[in-house]
Amino acid sequence: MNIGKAAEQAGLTVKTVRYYSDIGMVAPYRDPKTGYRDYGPEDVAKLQFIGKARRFDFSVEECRELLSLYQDKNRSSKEVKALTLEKISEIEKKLAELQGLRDQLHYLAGHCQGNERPDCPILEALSTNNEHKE
Amino acid sequence: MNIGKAAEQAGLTVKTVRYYSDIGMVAPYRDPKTGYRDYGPEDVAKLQFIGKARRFDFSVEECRELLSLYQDKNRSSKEVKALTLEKISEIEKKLAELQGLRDQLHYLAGHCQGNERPDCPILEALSTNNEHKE
DNA sequence: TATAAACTCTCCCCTCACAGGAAAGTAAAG
DNA sequence: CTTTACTTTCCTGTGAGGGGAGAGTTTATA
Repeated sequence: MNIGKAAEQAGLTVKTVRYYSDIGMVAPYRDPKTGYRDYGPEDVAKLQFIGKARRFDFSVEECRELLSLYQDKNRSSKEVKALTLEKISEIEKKLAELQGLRDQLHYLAGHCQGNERPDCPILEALSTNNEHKE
Repeated sequence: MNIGKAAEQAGLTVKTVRYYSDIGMVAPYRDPKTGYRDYGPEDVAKLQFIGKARRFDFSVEECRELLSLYQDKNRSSKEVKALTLEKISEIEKKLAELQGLRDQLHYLAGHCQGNERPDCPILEALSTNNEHKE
């Protein structure tokens, strides 16, 4: 099937699918006459796999790794789990950072009148230089 | 003061400070002979302000906006608060997404033996196509 | 004073994961 | 046969700088 249909079945854009082809992650058969890509069901399955892993916040390179693990019949589940746990801890780190940011901003917003007067504790907090101690 | 010292005082890299100069956000005096940038205390204060706002996850463009509000003596705190509240809701959206991802990955990892055998529920979950309904 | 080290300048390419669009070729529909 | 819809490659752009080359400048040392 052509790239458009393959992309649709995988829930990806044509651009994205072509990109995966360019970087050699899912390289379909090419018609030697026209250069058209021809995706088989296995290719589409790979695209779906990647799409899902991307939605799980795995990078394209990590997807490549997961894909090769997936295709390796002699793989162990250990590596996959390790990669997943690593990804979880990455996400939790990001979560903690964002929560900290939110709390600080929340605090500042709570102390800001939000009126027509120019005094604003948010800007004050941003402008006080109590950070470069060292 | 030269760019190196200014960057150090603001807790930024020289590259970053030069970038802010390039995009016209903090444009210091330039020595016409050498082209060297010369940062005054006010410039450094702006750099610190921006650095802090960046750490609060504001984009460079938002920093530019905050900075102009900060420099506007006739500003009202309303705009600043609005920008902050918007940023908070952005962050909370991101938080919810990440929490969902973490929970799903956590669930999958919890059901994966992580041994030498090839069966792995994580890969199974990634490969089942129960998603493109529609 | 000469030289070496440290700093600064501009310029160009690289990142990540594509998106947008141009120009040209191909396929399907009317 | 023509129009429309699809596909191809190629080029540029994104955000926020990082890395490094080559050249000029300033400061420190011998």
